[in-house]
Amino acid sequence: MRIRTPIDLGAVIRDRRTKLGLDQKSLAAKVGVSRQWIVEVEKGKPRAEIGLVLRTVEALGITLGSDDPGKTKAQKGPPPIDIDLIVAGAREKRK
Amino acid sequence: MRIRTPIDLGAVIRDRRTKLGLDQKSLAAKVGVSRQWIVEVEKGKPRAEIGLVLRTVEALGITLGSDDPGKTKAQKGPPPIDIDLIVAGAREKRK
DNA sequence: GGCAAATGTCGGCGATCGCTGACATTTGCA
DNA sequence: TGCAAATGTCAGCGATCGCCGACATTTGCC
Repeated sequence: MRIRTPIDLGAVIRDRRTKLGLDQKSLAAKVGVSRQWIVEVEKGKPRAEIGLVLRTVEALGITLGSDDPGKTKAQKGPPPIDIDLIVAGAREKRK
Repeated sequence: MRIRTPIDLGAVIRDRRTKLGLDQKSLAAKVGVSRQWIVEVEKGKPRAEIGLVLRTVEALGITLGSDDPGKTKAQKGPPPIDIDLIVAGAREKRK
């Protein structure tokens, strides 16, 4: 799945956790975080620490990959939408 | 590239930024963060906020994907290395 | 060599982190 | 239905966030 936002990430983590038959408590123990943290992240917390997130992803056996456009293949229409515009407003409502 | 740690992530971001001919200042402006933050993240800061990181990745046109093992293809040996062990020690030296 | 841009680093600030511990609420099974 | 596990939520705490502003250091070009 393509990950663009913390919400996407939370969904991926939750999906994988349930598919593995893990409850929040055991995942938290495995990763080394509190259960509350798992709850927040699965809800899409945007200010979670990247390090803990990556540990969680790793603990679930999820492979996270980055594809540079142009490295894998040369696309012709590179930027699909106006990033600057999105970002401009996004800054505030971090919620 | 496969991303496992904040260091990997920093490398991906820096590589892509330079390949695009952007300096830290303009990337920071594009994403809506301070230049110092870019510096830290490119060095692999483990406690950076996931939301800002995803915005940065997006601004650089990097596609971040998650591959569930079993979704793409059925592997036989699921977890390659001992995650618990790694995590155990990692917790402390977050640095 | 010498200048200017780009990059790295510092201290201090308000805001928010993730944690503990406890208490609702929801879910699943007997 | 009723109980227990799983999940969601709250308040309070020390630690750290990301930002600003200024100052080294490095890099690239004349």
